[in-house]
Amino acid sequence: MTIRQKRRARRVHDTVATRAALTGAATQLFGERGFDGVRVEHIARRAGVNKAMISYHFGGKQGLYGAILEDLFSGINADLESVTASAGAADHRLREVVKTIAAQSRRHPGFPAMLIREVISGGRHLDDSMLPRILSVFQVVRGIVEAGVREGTFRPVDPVLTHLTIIGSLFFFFATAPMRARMMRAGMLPPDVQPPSPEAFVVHIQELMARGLSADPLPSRSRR
Amino acid sequence: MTIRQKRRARRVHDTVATRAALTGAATQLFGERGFDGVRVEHIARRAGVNKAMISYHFGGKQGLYGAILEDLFSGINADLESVTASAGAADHRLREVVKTIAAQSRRHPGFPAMLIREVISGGRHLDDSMLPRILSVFQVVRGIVEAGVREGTFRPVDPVLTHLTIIGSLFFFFATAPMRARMMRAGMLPPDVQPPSPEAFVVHIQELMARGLSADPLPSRSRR
DNA sequence: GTCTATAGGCTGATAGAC
DNA sequence: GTCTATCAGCCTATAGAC
Repeated sequence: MTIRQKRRARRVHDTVATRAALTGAATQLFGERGFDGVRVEHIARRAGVNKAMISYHFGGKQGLYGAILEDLFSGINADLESVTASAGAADHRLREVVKTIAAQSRRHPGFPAMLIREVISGGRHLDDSMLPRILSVFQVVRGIVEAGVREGTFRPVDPVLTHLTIIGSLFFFFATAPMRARMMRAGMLPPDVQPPSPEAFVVHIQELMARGLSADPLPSRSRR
Repeated sequence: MTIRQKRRARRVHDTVATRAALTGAATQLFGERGFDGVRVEHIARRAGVNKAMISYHFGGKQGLYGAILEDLFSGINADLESVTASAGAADHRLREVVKTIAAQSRRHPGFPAMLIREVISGGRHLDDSMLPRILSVFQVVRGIVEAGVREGTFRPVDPVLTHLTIIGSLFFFFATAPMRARMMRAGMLPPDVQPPSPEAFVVHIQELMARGLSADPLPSRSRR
């Protein structure tokens, strides 16, 4: 992981390793503290490289930030392509989307937090050219939801609302892991609550969506 | 709103108005840009008061930030109390929770974004004394979910996962309104997608939860 | 490609007048 | 309570040596 990259970067002059160390360290820090909350010196120290390398390799702090965002969006879109290509039932493909996003989130610590921050700020650090790449994630969900509705397996739900629910809860879950860890550490949690595992949350969202979007009518008892 | 408070603060020396103008402006800005992304001069200008008032009334930028967080948590907890006190069915009370959180989010622009940022950062600006107030929101959801499971109206879901899903999707929705506005402005959205209304999203979450948590078994067709 | 030293630009806070 | 003027501190970027 970071340690290994760090060592490699120190011993030989390896552009790839230096860049990877910087993006890895920066993703975490930007996620935890936001763009303005992070000092370039802090990123460099955690990456085990010199501060000046950020300007050299990425053209500055802002350049590093943008490069990370671009990599992350490329990655998630690439992973989602296989889901789009598959021809299973809508129900099953939606589960795959959830799994894919969760996997990407776990692979890159800080990814969900960075994304949430960026979107919340209205995309302040994003130029219009990046917008289509964000939208394409939605388009994947949209295609699946509309297919499900057309097939009659999903009730007629709004694809936008469905997409926001999935992305929002998934990203929020992964981004708030540090907060839950702190609560645990502070002994604030009631003794009988389980610290949730990523796997359990993924299954939870998958089940919630499969059941919540199902076209099968809800028994009248539960309606108000 | 802000304009009125601004005028009042200018004409007479009104502590309450000045403080309210500052907290209102700061909530929005902190939500949009995060603590470190906001300049005190910016807050003061938007509030229509002098920069020095922040130190005078709140003891500095950090003090203002903390005061806002405290107000917000107090507000949401106060509103949730009536839900806790009510004795309806779990299904119905969960709908009320969703409605209450949404109402609080709309009443205070910037509230969801600020909260998300704070939680994502592991509560960096929060001292341990604030933790119980965050937890108590969870306790409300937990009580309802456990009651529903006990009564047999909910399937045996994890209260923690359920809570994270509700809060995450709700806050994410409200906090990302600026981003959707930008997409709209940039003409990026496909012509047939509807910009979602807060009311519609609230109903969507309520339905999703009612159906997704229902104890009634899902027809075997939809299982994988 | 990497590192050290430094310049230049901002920012949050406040003293003191009103 | 409010405002103006000011200052000390910190941060990013980079020139130039290696």
